[in-house]
Amino acid sequence: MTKPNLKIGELAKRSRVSQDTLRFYEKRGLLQPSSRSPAGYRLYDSHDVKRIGFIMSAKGVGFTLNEIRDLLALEVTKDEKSCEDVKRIVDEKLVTVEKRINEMGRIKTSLEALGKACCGGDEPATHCTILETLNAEGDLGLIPG
Amino acid sequence: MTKPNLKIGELAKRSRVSQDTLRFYEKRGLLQPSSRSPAGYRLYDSHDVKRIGFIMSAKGVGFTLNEIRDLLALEVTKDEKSCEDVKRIVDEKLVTVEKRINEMGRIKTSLEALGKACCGGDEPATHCTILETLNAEGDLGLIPG
DNA sequence: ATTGACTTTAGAGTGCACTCTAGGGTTTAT
DNA sequence: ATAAACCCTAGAGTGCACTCTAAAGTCAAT
Repeated sequence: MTKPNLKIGELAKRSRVSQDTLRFYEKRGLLQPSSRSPAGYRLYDSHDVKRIGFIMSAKGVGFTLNEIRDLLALEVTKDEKSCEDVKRIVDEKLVTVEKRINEMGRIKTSLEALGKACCGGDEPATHCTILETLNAEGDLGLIPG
Repeated sequence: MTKPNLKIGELAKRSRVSQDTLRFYEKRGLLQPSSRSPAGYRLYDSHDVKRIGFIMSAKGVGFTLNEIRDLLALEVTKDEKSCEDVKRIVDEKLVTVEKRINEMGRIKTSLEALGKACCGGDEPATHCTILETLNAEGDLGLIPG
């Protein structure tokens, strides 16, 4: 976007991502440096910095690199019917994100219950298992029988 | 807990986990069959079934097998000072779970914003990128520069 | 008795996401 | 001019979580 003045080491420091990882993301199609120096050094700009921010954030919530690449690829086409594609993929991702949020909420509740059951009371806990508190929450999609 | 009457194939069907995976979890210390038949067949009981339920659930929210093994190991010791250990580990996990929930909430908001910005208006979107909507949300822990 | 569906083991192979190594070129400071 | 600090590539190695293969034993039914 602005001046492509960051060499890979500088970008690595700013984004807290190793140089190896940056080159690896490039191979996987997630992050192309905006240009190269005469000597062949990768040169990055502020747009690239943002891109890494997105990658880290998406990785943090469980998207794979392939998924992230697809998500990022949504930006290139403009004005056409690409918006429908974007919307479809976004909606799909929304569903998985919502599912994960719900599941994590359940785990969170269970962990809290376990913490309380464990040491909250005056008496020592005789049944201090995460299995019991967690499975008390409904049964996780197992086939009964 | 009850009768150990499930062979590995039956357990695999009930829990929707492959036999290979069950044996793999056994190797990693996550799931020991409660007994073996005279011929050496693994025999599982209802307790083992619950254990798999926990494993799947924990995996689903991003715990590694090692973490899950540690979580499950918390159940064996009872009545001692083990409750303190349990509480400590549980609290640690709670922090990571809460972090993930927050991060996912941010991603969710961004995805929703992207969906709306894309196709909601009458005019075709000229800037239909997830980067723009996501990065509008505060800057992801990057070192400025 | 033999077929077929089950089970066992050890070990190899897969896909993901890095991480490291080797061998070389470039840039900057002294 | 040369050393230190940076960059390049290709390719090997790592850890995780499976997944598959091969060779063999077991069990139920015909």
